[in-house]
Amino acid sequence: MNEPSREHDFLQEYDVSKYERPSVTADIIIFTVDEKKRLSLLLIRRGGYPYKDRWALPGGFLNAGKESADTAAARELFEETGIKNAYLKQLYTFSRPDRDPRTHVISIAYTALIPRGKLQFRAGDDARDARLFAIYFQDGTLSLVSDSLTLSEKELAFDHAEIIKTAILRLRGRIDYEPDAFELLESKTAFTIFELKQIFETIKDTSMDTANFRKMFFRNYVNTGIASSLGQTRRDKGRRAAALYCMN
Amino acid sequence: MNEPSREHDFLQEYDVSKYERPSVTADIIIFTVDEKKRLSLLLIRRGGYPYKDRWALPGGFLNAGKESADTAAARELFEETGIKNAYLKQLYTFSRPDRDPRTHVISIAYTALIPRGKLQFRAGDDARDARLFAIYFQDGTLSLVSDSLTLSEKELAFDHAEIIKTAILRLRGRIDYEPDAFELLESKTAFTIFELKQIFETIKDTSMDTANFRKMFFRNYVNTGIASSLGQTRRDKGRRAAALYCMN
DNA sequence: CCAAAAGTGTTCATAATACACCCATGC
DNA sequence: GCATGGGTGTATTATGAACACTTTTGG
Repeated sequence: MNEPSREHDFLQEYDVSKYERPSVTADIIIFTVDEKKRLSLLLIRRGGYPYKDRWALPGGFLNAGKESADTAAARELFEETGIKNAYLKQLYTFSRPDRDPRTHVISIAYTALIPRGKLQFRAGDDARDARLFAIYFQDGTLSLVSDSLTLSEKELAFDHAEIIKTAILRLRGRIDYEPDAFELLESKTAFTIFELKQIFETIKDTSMDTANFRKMFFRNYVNTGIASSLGQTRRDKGRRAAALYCMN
Repeated sequence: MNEPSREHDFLQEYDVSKYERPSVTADIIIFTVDEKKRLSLLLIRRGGYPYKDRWALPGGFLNAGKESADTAAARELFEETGIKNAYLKQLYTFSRPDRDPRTHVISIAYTALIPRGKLQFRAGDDARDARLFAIYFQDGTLSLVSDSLTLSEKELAFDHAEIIKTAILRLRGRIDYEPDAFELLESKTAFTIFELKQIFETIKDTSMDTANFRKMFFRNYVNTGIASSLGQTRRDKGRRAAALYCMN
């Protein structure tokens, strides 16, 4: 076996610095279920070019050499919402060289699931406008609604419409066999079966049968130890007291 | 609404060039089922530092500003194996800042599924040694075997053991509801049910019941139009002729 | 009473799983 | 004969979906 030459080593090293490097951002799709039980996400109005005044996903440049994309995403989520230790999963990496007009910017996208009650953000602020948009996604077409403001796919900055659609499809695909739905409960330690059912219905955008949902809940979650009964009930106005459950 | 100042725009632009940029590679887990029906993958022995002489995943630096990670992965796959238009899916992005001792190198990992008969590579070459390693993955521990050479996780370059384990788990998770298994057939246009069953058994590392596998095959693939009967049979030595099917 | 949620029961079709058994071919 | 693959049938149980019905509570 030949001992590789010093020159060979040098070339190997040289390659690393020779190549142009792309910029890398971590962008986050922050999903929640709003007051009207609609699947929603947080968007930020851009203050600068490119796509000035357009709505975009929260995110920012990775601190190269100092943090992983996971850390960058967690940092951005904290800066945007004040939330630490959230449910944050890598979604997909988007890397078309023309997706940002400035330079090649690769986006490592993350999905965060945050209950509405824990989600606070700078809204109506002059410098940085942040808003929750309800998601309408049918027949492959996305539109986003916040009060009187409706956005079509084309109005979003960069390729963020594509990223959001990817995130919705992944969320829908995961909901039946991953414990994602629990992350959107206002309280993981005291919830009713109906509250969990509402989250499933919101994400899948269908209505589900009560009896069948209960059976599924006991089979998939209680019997497997993912959730368990608190042995307590909660009384709400206008209806029968409901049994409470908690995640383990 | 205030018109953002020029200074603000400048700062926005400035940020892009101010940040250190990481290097980005596309690395590929090339899976195949070898002659002995073992799940295998292709590794390259590194010729230069770091991890000189260690075994690593094929891959290379992204041509920033000119290609997407998908394109870079396809290019690397072609350079390594001569294969174009292969089944290539993005797996996950690995970005720990210390995963490469030189500098921050982010790896966008891809999985390729190639039938053994179509997989050729430079083997035994002095400058660049490439080999197929059979995968043994049990109880969360990975080991790779090529003839008399056995590699433990720690002997692999970079964090490639972690990447490989992620790829195996994803492949196993996808096999039942994605048409991945078909990609590993020697011929997608003329295969027997038994050949497909062997690929399932290889990936899931279990043995499956013949009758039940047939029922699943007709339900999930033939009845849904994913595969269909060729109306022909193939005679092999020592056994009854088998009906042939093809993918659509 | 009514609306809305909480909760129980039954039925039917389809799945997954286990297993017993026969067919065809070459050594 | 026997090993290997090719192929059929049957029984059991689990799951998914549809639906009918009762209970509790506030307005």
